[in-house]
Amino acid sequence: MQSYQASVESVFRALADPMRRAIVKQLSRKQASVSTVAKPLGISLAAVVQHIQVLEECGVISTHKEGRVRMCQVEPRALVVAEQWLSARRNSVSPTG
Amino acid sequence: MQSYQASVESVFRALADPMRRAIVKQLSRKQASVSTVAKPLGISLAAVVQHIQVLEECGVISTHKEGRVRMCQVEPRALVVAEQWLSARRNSVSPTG
DNA sequence: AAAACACTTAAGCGTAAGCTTTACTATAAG
DNA sequence: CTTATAGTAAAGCTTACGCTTAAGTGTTTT
Repeated sequence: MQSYQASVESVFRALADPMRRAIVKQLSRKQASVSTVAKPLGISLAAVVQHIQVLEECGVISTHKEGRVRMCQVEPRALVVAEQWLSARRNSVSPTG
Repeated sequence: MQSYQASVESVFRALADPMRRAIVKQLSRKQASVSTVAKPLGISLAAVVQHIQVLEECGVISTHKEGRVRMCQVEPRALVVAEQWLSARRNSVSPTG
């Protein structure tokens, strides 16, 4: 039940992968189990588990077990870390570059 | 003078690398030449050129030549693409996950 | 013209990332 | 108790990535 660190480094790294972005996209609509997340992705369950680990370690999602099922949900606060980095860069660009 | 495409895929991919984020950070403060960008990074000039190519192809920076010098600057619009993706995910997370 | 400068390009190298298969654990259902 | 379900863990494979070195191009400076 510990929370993981959402560093700029780890969050951008995690979201660089299209599968992981697809996972985040799905989970942002509705929390879901690992198997449910896996279905539309077309890769092995083991691969999905690995992606979910990456996303959890950087704090982009959190999970908890209900019996033998692991439920996953997006943690918006980790996304803010990346958003803030981006807006900071964007806002410090002067009109002349 | 063509503009490159800033897809979610290419922008997140580009920003996943710490060197490239450092480059964007520096350029967001002030436009600079390739050599100037290279100085604080501690890697070869050739490596920096490769990073700059990646950043330019995804539209995060633009460049133009002034004589033998290539000047680089951040393109805020490409950053917005990533910001919008993030805020879209964040905003569709319901209170219950 | 010669030298220095600012890249640019190509080749190659080592590591890391994403995936698969296989085997295993824990929970739930029959 | 047996079987099915849901996930976990480990090993190995392939490819992509970031980096270096070396050689080459175009532009200033001397």
